[in-house]
Amino acid sequence: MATMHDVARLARVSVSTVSYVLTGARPISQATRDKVLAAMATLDYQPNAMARGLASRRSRIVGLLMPMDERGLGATETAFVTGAAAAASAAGYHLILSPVGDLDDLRRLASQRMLDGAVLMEVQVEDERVGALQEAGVPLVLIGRTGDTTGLSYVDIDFDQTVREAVAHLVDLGHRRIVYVNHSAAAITAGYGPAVRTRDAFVAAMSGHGLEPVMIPAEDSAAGGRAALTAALAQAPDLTAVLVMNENAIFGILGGLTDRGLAVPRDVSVVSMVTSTQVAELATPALTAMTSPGSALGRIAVEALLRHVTGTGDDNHQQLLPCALEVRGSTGPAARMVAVSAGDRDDPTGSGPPGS
Amino acid sequence: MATMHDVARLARVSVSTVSYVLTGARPISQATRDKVLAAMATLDYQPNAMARGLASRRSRIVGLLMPMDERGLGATETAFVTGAAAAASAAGYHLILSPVGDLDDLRRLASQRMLDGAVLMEVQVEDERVGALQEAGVPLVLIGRTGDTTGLSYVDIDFDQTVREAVAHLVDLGHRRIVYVNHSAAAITAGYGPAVRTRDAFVAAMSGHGLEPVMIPAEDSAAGGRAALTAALAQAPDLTAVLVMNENAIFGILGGLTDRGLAVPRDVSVVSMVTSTQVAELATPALTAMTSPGSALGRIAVEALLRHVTGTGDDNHQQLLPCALEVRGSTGPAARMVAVSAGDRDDPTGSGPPGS
DNA sequence: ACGGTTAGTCGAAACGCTTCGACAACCGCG
DNA sequence: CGCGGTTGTCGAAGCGTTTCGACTAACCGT
Repeated sequence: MATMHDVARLARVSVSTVSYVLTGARPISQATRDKVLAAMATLDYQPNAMARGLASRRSRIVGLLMPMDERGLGATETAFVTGAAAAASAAGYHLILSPVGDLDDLRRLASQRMLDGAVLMEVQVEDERVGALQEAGVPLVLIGRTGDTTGLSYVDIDFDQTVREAVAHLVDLGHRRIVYVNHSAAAITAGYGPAVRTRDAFVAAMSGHGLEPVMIPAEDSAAGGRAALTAALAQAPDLTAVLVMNENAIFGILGGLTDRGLAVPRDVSVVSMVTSTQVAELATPALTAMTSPGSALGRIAVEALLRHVTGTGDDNHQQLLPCALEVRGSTGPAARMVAVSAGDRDDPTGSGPPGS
Repeated sequence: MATMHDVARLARVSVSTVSYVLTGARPISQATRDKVLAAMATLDYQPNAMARGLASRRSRIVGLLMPMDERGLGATETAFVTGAAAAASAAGYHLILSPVGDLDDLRRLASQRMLDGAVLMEVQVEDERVGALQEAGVPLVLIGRTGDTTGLSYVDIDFDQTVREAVAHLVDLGHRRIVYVNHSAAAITAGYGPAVRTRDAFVAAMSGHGLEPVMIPAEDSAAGGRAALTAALAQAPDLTAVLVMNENAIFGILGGLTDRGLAVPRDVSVVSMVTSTQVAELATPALTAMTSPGSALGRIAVEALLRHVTGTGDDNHQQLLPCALEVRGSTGPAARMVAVSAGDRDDPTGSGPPGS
């Protein structure tokens, strides 16, 4: 546990000089710098994070605030985390993942000056955490968006573009009767961003193709997926494709299809939205999916945050990233419908290649 | 940003008195305490974590070191985390989840005195992180076990007990030909604890019932599961039950069974080991599973760690927790075999209730 | 040769807390 | 009544950095 003092003595310079070598806050001659670095090396010196934090009023810690419910982190969320961690580490910052459920806990973290800034995951449309942190004067970047984003920095998935691509993929395959299985009705009325935005995007995309948009909400569980499938078949018996925005429900949907003797993708094509490769390949057949740019999202969020913190650059970073279409085994040409609406392949457009 | 000084002045006491009120390190009269608390309240005082850490040489931060691979955190691992976070928060500590992949990064965290202690997840049999942290003098508790656990504190799943219960459940249902699908061969030869321990436990449990243990390794993917099923059927065509220790492979196995026209649980029963409720219910039918005591594991680990850190109590906490059997739809009486070995139900024992 | 920069270094004062030694006031006990 | 022992409080000395002002020595253009 060598201190700066020890280094200074060994290098025969003053403590402040050692500090300047470390921080680069003032110019230091090459000769001195070398002496100091050598001393550090021989003493195996590591700066004390607490002392540094106290003196500089900067903890060099940024928090990634994730509500951890019992459901666990999907591979998607994990990708946020790894991306964020890599970006922080590269900048010499520590990333602490705080599973704050408790708002007070969060407030404590913030006002104890332990966090230089924070990235918020799973942002709700009305998110009290945003206010709490702003009040505490903690720089903030969101992954996701609140309802009113004025003055806020965020990175989010470009749901509009993503849904458009997914629909285009199905339409290209000849599907006309496409059902969208969303999150729960409760989530939608609560204004949960991804649910609302994809709904709107779906309606827009389908309308753009001259098709009728059918949306079914589903609870986040296999059972919810089964129920949704039943509802979907009731509402659109002639459906040939399902677009699913619900990683849990999708397994129920697949199970339900099998039970009904409907094969994927022969009878029904399935596309999963905002899904990780890992999950997509769990299913049989592997799911055609829109893969979320998870780690990029995390990285970009932290980079933007650090720019806030250090005062470098824009205080207002707002960016959307699309998911990439990855075609696997769960989508194929529309078949069931051929008998019903043979010869109506009249829309060969709309299959723009994935942006980036 | 009121400081202790401000509080002291407002309460007309000395700074040290305020500190004692906060830490309880020395007795303070009720009258004084009240004055101080009142002052804190009116000033909305929050102690500065850095200053406190510097002066006391204790950061009040413990790390939960989790290797975050691209696979993401299962619900099981997430339960560790939430359990640990709750325990830490209850003790007034912060839990920082560090996705350290990098050993150097870990070493840095440790020697910068930023961590009072650490809980290691996903411990390998030979885990260099253990040595690195011990060297840095950071108190340590493992979730999982290294090969040599002398002098180490750990909490782990009681694989022996868990496998015994799972096997007993199947045997009770009349199954005689049970195949165990483990992690990959590579994981086993690498000595990955859960893989090795469950293998041994399985052999012991089957032998105890006078049955032949058949084990098949499987890659951690749906495809790996399919391959394993093929191998299993080749090696034991008359199998009536599969015990699976591989959350990813199990979906492949289920798919493979369906493809072969084998129904679960009519033809083949399936038990998933060390699985979370969430995942178990994703499958159709929902999986009978040994549910891991995830959040308890996390909680106990942190509690033990904090005892190390504060010097209270045993420096050497070693504890095993069993998984609980949760019967769902994927297991049923042995049927296929009835024709082959009718009337050999000779072992009605071994179905002890979960030890909890 | 001269004031004015600038590069390089130092000493000392923070930063906001904990903790130690000291001390006064009070306790019960012989 | 005097004694050791608590109890409650205070002041001051750190904890290991950063950062500011000051100082020296070289360097600039003139």
